[in-house]
Parts: sequence; C-alpha cells; structure tokens
Amino acid sequence: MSSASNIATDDREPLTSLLQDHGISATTQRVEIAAILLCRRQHLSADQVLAKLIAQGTSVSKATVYNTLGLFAERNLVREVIVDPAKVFYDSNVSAHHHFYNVDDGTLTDVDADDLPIEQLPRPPAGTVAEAVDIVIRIRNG
Amino acid sequence: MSSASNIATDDREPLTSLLQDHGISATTQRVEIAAILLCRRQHLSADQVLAKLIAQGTSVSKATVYNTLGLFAERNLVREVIVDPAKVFYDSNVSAHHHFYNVDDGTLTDVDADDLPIEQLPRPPAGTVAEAVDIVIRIRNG
DNA sequence: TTAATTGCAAACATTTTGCAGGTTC
DNA sequence: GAACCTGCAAAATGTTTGCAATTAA
Repeated sequence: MSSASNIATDDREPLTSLLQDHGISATTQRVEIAAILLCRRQHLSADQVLAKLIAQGTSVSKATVYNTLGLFAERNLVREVIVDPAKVFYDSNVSAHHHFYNVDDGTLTDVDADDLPIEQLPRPPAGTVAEAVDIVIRIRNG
Repeated sequence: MSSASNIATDDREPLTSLLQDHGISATTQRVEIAAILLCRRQHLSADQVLAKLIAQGTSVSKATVYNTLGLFAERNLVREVIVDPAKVFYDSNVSAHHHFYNVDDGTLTDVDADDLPIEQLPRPPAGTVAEAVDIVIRIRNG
C-alpha cells in the first residue's frame, strides 16, 4: 500500500537503497521511519518517532515502530543510546562519538570522539572482547 | 519491629551510622537493604536485592526496596549504573570508576578510573555544568 | 505462492504511587 | 502526636509478543 507514504517517490529511493545496503527490505513503514529519524542528526525515543509519524498522518503501529527501530539498531543503521532508565534513545549519528546528557531536561548532545580522546582502553576480562565504548557526561543546568 | 532483623546488633551499628552520616534515618528495612548491598563490591538490581532479602527470610516489600535504593542513590550511598534498558543496577562502589558491561550475560565489572584516564573533558554546553562521567565498555564473550 | 511484514491487543517487566496502618522520637 | 516509614495493591511506563491479515519477492 504505497499510497500511505508521505514521501515523494524521488525521496524514497536513497532511503530504500540505504536500507537495502544494511540488509533490510525497504517496506513502506520502514522507509517512513527512516525518513523521520535519519533526516538529520537527532536523538529520538521510539515514542517520539511514533508521535512524529502520527503527526504527519502516517499510519504505523506502535509495534512496528519499536520492532523497526530495534532492527535498525541491530543492523547499525542507527545507534541505541542508553542513558535514561525510562527509555532508549535512537541516534541517527552512527559515527564514533559520545554524549552529554542533561539530567534536568533529558536532552542528549553529541560530543565528537576527537574532543574526548581515550589514551588506552583497559584489557577486557579474559574470554571477552571489547565491542564499543560509550561515554556519557551527565550535565545539569548550571 | 526490630525482631525482623537478620543482622546481629553489633553488626547493625556501623550501618546505622553510615546511613545517618548520609542523612538517612536508619530503619530496620533500610539497614537490612544496606547490609545486603554494601557488604561487598557488587552490582545488583532492585529485584536481585529483593530476592536476597526474601531468601534470607527478611520481610520487606517491593516498594520499600525500590524506594530505599532510590534514596540511597540520591544520597550517594550507592551509585546507579544505567547500561541495560530493562533495569537499573545499584553499585556499592561509589568511588571513581567505570564499567565493563558484558552484553552476553548482563554482567558488570569495575574498571579503576586510573586504568582509563581521560585527558580532558570537553567543555559542557553553555549554561550547564558537568556532574559525572560514566564510561561503559561493552564487551561480549570472545 | 511462500516467506516476510504489519497491526492490534494483550502480555510483560520494571518502577512508581496512593493510601491505610505502623513506627519513631 | 506529628512526621516519617512501610506494605499492599493498583497504576504507569516502555517494550515485547502472539496471531491473523496483508504485503512483498
């Protein structure tokens, strides 16, 4: 049901390719969700993505939003940011970077990896390998 | 109802003082919870603390465990570790350190702050001040 | 046409809250 | 006895799941 799309056909193609490059078949809903989240650098929760879809009149179920964002994260199209016990944020920026997390207003701000160099990583426990390093600088309004 | 305590009177006193030093009145339940969590360096979820209390025959309600751990964290008696969207871990080690988080088995391991030096912190956004730096090295079984 | 995907509602898990009853000082 | 604390159950989140219907390859 391609008529449900709010994206012009020309705008869908790059997203379709992007999804396929990550091994994700480009269904209507997935392209809509990608369009919402990937249009710029931002940090959105699943609920915020759903709210934006609803606001623009796109018909997508909650389950599909959650499942799709989980799939995107698994395929490294987006990055999960875990800073708040209440919800997961999805970060459209997958390049190496870290975060400021404002505990007063719940806002995330990117920190370029170059601005926060790590001299050396400690050796992981025997039998394990390091997969990612997440640095969160918790800030509050001064 | 002090008879509900599983802690010898002599062992309660240091905990009682510790709680009071942090501005927490030392009720029976709070001392029990402190005894479970603070007896050694460990990372426990609220549910794990509750399970240990029940296992040793201590009568405490779920609400009290959650509220008490939240209170302890607020008063810097323990530290919240947010690495898993599903639950909060409470860390009995409040000195400066970071964590390995094994995504395969959900285990946390301490990393001494000296083993993971940060050269310099980026300047926080205008109007905010840095409060804490949490570094999580996600690892998986090799 | 066969497998993958969606939507809906119900299920789940963790955590919080309202309030009555107890405890403490 | 005034303020604080606890327990219980219910509510509130955020997220996942089961399954029938739809869509895609």
